[in-house]
Amino acid sequence: MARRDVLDLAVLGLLHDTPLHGYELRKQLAGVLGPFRALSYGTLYPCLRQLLDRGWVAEQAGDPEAGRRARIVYELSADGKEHFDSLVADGGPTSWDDDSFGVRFAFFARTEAAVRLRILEGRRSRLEERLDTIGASLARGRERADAYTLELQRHGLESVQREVRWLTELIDTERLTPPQTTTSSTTQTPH
Amino acid sequence: MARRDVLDLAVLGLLHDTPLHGYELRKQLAGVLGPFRALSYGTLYPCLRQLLDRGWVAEQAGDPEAGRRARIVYELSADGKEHFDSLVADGGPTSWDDDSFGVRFAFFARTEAAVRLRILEGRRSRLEERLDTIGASLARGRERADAYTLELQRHGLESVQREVRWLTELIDTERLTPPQTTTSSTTQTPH
DNA sequence: GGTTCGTCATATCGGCGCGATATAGCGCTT
DNA sequence: AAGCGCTATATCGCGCCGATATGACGAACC
Repeated sequence: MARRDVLDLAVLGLLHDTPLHGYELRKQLAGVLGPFRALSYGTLYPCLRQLLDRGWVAEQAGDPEAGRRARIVYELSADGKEHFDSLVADGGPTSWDDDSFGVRFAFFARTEAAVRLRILEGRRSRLEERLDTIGASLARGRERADAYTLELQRHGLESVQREVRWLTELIDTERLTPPQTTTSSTTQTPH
Repeated sequence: MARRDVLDLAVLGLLHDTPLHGYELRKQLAGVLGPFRALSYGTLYPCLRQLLDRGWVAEQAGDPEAGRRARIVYELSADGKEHFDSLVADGGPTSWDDDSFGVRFAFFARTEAAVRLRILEGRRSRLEERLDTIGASLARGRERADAYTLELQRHGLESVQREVRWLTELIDTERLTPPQTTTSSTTQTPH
């Protein structure tokens, strides 16, 4: 999944709750993308324009709200909702270091149970592949590498193992939980 | 630290051991950068040319080795060694998601003890700052966010905590280990 | 012995992500 | 009344990176 698609995913996901303007979006995006990458206006504004061009968001007719600088507020369109769903469900060949898992996970509350499970399992198998790679590398390099390199690899291996265990717990929970419809919820717009 | 500098760091670090050509470098770089990012020839070859232009590496007069495609073998220059040292020691304002720590760590065996310690401690304080951020975010959003978002943040928090603990162990070990000279290498200006 | 395939090896190009920067109104402090 | 920091949108150039081209070689296959 391309880097840009991850951004689209996050923006459309946030606009699900409530219409937002660019500046506010950036702040909220920090919470969603924060753990994975930074984001600058040089990326966000062109992104918003493209979303607009493709009809995934619409410019909201603004109350100018006196005493404020003009803001451009974007709201999600029906097409946008659809596109969001397809991005979430996209099981394309993502690599182990793909940001997209975290973002998809952040919007799990809006995702169908079956898709949630597929995403979690897909992520786990990718990490398991990576586990093999690191393990092989450790076995190969045991003699050649210095202590620091080995320690780094050992620590990396352990991190991935731990994440696999975390995913397994989540998967088990998902399987046990009775298939409940997606929570209508949508955290109330705090006006 | 800019993304490009990290690549310079890795390349110069690898060339410390032995001269290498581009194709081989890419394979070895996968081991060093592998855990942090991918690398394509579209990045590597321009990088090598720039290293050459700046005099940090030199083109090795090749034994053409009959029956083989011409290879361009690069070797580290004295200036290159110097530049490597300065890159390793660079304590510039790096952010918590900076790749450069991992790469610096991978070359710890060639790094002075004092610099090693500074790097480990710098990394730890950056992660501790991040810890505060996530903690604050968790405290703030406890009511607003859905279960999945909370779980993601909780897991992120735990990962960072675990890494801080790992760093602390390493720091303690470094402190206890008698100050041993770096394995020759790095022709430091004598007293 | 010719065809095909995987590996070795270098190289370029276009798209676009991103850091830096510009602009500017507003409110708060000094 | 000046300065500073926050809100808010926007652009531009540098350079990263995925895709792609090129071609020589060894080995396998029939």
